[in-house]
Amino acid sequence: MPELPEVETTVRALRQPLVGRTFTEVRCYWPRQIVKPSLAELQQRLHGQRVEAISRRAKYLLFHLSSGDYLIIHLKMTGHLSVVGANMPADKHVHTIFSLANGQELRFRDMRKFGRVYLVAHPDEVLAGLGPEPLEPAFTVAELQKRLNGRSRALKPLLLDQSFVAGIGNIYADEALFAARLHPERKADSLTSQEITALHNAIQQVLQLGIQREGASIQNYVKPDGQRGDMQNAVAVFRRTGYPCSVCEAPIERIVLGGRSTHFCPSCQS
DNA sequence: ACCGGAGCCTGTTAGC
DNA sequence: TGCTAACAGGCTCCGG
Repeated sequence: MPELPEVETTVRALRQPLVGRTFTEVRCYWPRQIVKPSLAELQQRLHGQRVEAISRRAKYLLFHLSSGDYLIIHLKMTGHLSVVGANMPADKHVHTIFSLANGQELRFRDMRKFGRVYLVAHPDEVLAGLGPEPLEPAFTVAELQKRLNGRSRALKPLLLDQSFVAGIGNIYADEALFAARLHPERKADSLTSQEITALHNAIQQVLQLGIQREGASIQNYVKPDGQRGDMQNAVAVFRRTGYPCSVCEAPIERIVLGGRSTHFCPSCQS
């Protein structure tokens, strides 16, 4: 389940093999993976375009093209991007293959088929409505406070809301709330200013740790080269139901909140 | 504003 | 042992 750190790790790994390369053909075996434009138009517009840069916004990858267009990809649950020689065999979960002029291919593999591809002239066509980037300077304590103010929702579903803050998924939401010592069911507008500062710090801290450790390989995620990340060895609560809390040794609990499994320490978090 | 549920998917796991 | 059912969670959409 790639979240911000996993997508950031993917972006960083793809720059070396892709920036400066030129797309040629596109083959797609699961056309619903392409949201817009049509597959035929995407093939035509992408052909001959050089990758000028690769960046990330929330959980989206943005390939900046020489035409000014953007190829945008969301990995959703099980999406995986790799760059390999065209002669390497591809398994049945590789749904879209972007050929490069140097004989290599960018391959989009996605077991669950939730991942999506866009080719647009303006990123806002896809990214409008996203909340702030949690690691950007604009995401200050004051900004978080402003966004929490007047919200009656529980913290956990709010952190997963991409319009509230962008890039956090189930793993880092649970980890951030543990690091901030806040119960996932706490109402957003009930936080003291100290708790807001703690939450702000915790969000940045767990995301930065996730990036440092190159993502959490808990279910399906691996880096573009197939290697596992290391964040799964640093999680405090996620999928650790019943294990002792690293701080107080109380067993970690699991509840369902907003339809999502939620892990927390009943003793440390309030 | 907020919540719950359905839907999109398929490999893995739990349970009979 | 072998089958079925539930589960996993990225997101969107719909109804209440």
